[in-house]
Amino acid sequence: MTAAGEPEDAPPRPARRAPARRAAAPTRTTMADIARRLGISKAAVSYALNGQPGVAAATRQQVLDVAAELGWYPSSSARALSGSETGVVGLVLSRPPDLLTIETFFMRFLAGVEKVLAERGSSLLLRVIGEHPDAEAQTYERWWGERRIDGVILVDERYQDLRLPVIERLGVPAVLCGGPVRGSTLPCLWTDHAADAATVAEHLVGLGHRRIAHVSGPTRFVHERARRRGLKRAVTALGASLQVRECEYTGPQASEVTRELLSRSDAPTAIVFGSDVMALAGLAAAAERGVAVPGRLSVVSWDDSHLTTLVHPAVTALWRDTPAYGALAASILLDLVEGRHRGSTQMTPSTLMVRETTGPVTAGEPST
Amino acid sequence: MTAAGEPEDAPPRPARRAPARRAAAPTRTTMADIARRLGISKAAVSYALNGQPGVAAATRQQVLDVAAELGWYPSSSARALSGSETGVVGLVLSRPPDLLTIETFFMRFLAGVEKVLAERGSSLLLRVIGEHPDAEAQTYERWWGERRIDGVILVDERYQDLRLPVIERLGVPAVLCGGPVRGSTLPCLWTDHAADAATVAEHLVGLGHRRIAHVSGPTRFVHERARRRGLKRAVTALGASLQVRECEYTGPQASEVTRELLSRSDAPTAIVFGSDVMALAGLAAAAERGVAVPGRLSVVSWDDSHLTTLVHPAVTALWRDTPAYGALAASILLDLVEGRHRGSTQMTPSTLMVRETTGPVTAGEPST
DNA sequence: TATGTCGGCTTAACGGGTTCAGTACACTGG
DNA sequence: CCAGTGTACTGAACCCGTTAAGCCGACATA
Repeated sequence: MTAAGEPEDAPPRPARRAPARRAAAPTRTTMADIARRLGISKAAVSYALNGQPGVAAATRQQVLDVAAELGWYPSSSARALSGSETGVVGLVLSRPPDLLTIETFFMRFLAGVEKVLAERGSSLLLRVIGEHPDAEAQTYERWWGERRIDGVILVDERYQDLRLPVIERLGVPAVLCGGPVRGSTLPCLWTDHAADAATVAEHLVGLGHRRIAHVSGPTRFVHERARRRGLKRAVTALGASLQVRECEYTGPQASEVTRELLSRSDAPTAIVFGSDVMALAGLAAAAERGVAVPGRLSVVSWDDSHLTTLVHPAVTALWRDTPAYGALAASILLDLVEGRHRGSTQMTPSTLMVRETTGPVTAGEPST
Repeated sequence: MTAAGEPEDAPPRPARRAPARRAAAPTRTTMADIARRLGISKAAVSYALNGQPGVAAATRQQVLDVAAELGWYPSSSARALSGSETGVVGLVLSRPPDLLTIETFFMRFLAGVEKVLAERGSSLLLRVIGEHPDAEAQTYERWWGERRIDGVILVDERYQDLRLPVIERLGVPAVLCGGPVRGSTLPCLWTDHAADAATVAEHLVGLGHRRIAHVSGPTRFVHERARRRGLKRAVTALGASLQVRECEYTGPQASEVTRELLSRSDAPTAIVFGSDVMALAGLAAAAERGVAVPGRLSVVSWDDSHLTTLVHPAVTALWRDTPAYGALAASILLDLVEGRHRGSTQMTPSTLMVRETTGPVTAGEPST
């Protein structure tokens, strides 16, 4: 029977297939509940709850009270469905999984991102995948397609970055930690690696070092190339020489490279490592060979973390406020989502924390 | 300007502002587009896309083709709104932010969680907050209220855990990494800390150590108490003595405690640290005092990570497959969300990785 | 032939917010 | 007294899937 049978105006629906998923699902309160309770319309409730004009102050207060009393929360799905934002920001980390476990950079970065997101009522949707930039782009495409996110934070800028064209094609609000990139309008958050390099070079050359080495991370990352280039220039300008080695961000590789460097006839008297983990591995390699630090070898890490002060001797390192970096990235993104394009932003330069692994050359110059 | 209401009774979410047009929002394709294109109804499209019966194979194929062609993705909001799951799992880390930056445990755990979630098509909603268990519970309540998540993973079990009553009241599917807890029906993922303790005790006593110390993490964490108790029992049973110190999971604190222990007349000949970070700090403290490791002091870490092999000497540590731990937690939770309650599960025991920081007592017994 | 059973597809009603176009009423000013 | 301007609030459409229920034609069975 269709509408013919003159049913009561509001016949209580007879149990429609209980979803039964959720354990003890006590139907959660909706705006309609609040409206019914106060005898007003859903729309009025909506205006009241969102601070929109069009409701009397007294009514608004009643709505807020009842909402609090009933423990109402806005359904994020319903909100998102009506075209507003989702309140979620996406971040994909594509690095070899075991690397993330030793590198604390991202944890610090995330802490900063989180702080801002929490303050501004957003959340982070996180995915950790192996190093497959195309899979990363696909993840963004999917999240965006599913309307799960308002925007994304791009980390680990690469050359010929496959993610950028996808991001631009989709029109996803995004902030790039790196850059700026030619031909892209993405807001960038960039670092002056050359300035940092100069700081390191001045410190080491000032201590008397003339043969310096740089054990860098993989040059598929833009920042590694920028650092290498900057260091080369700065060291050379100061009249010293720089030899460069490249390796992955892992301990064993850094150790091996360090051993190789130390066994050369023109072994460097100072090594600048691309990360704290690499620096520690280098220190261990030096310790194994009985090379005194900083007596015969000075060590600098191009990234600071608690690690560097956890060991003895404590490692001289370039420090930057990584949580603040993440925080800034998040706030640039949220601004963009809200329609305020901030353009490119530069991070404040790093500070060299001089600790116990750098010092003047004391042992016999041409070490055997 | 916010709503002119009471500031105390904070509305559940920040008032939203201008609609904020999306960058270059090219209206994303919906099922209706597919339906229109093929001249069939939305419902038919839905059945086709979801593998439901009721559509001819040919039609289904056409639908799939067009969907692929138009780059259609289901709107997660619309899906969630119609009662199905959200495909999102929540995880709140409430630890002092700077701790997360040095402790890699969570990163490894997350990697495992992520792996399973990705395989099963879910995502992780992450929040990192300071150590406020009540705020953590509030976050869950809010996420659940907003229908953002299908379930949560609870880490860092505490005594008198404030989160459990909230979780049970809300009926949120959850898995507890710890436990089991009396009077709770939550599925647990527990570790036999006593067995691990016995492994460590046997190793150290077997090497001849009789005065052993344990520098543990804060006992507000259930696992720390379990470890301490287990170690006490095992060491005593083997005829040795154990002195215990408690401190936060930070390097400086662990260093200080180590210094204190080493300066006692009955200084231990072996120390078991609660984490790898603490062990490294302890090693640094020993190095500063010129205490040879393992000659005069053996060191064991109750948690293994790349850190322990990054330094020289490499640290003997209890290893467990932390990513697998996270993966298991995630899969138990997803099962629960899908209606399969797995009950309590026990992790496989840890393995003691004997490295360079443990050895027989060689130097003069009653160290000065 | 009348009836029953399917397969294949349509219609429409949700779900829980947002928002536009009104409506009802009060107050102001001419 | 009436137009004019607000303010407070209502109704209903809409966002985009899911799903119960209904309809129609084809084929099988009695």
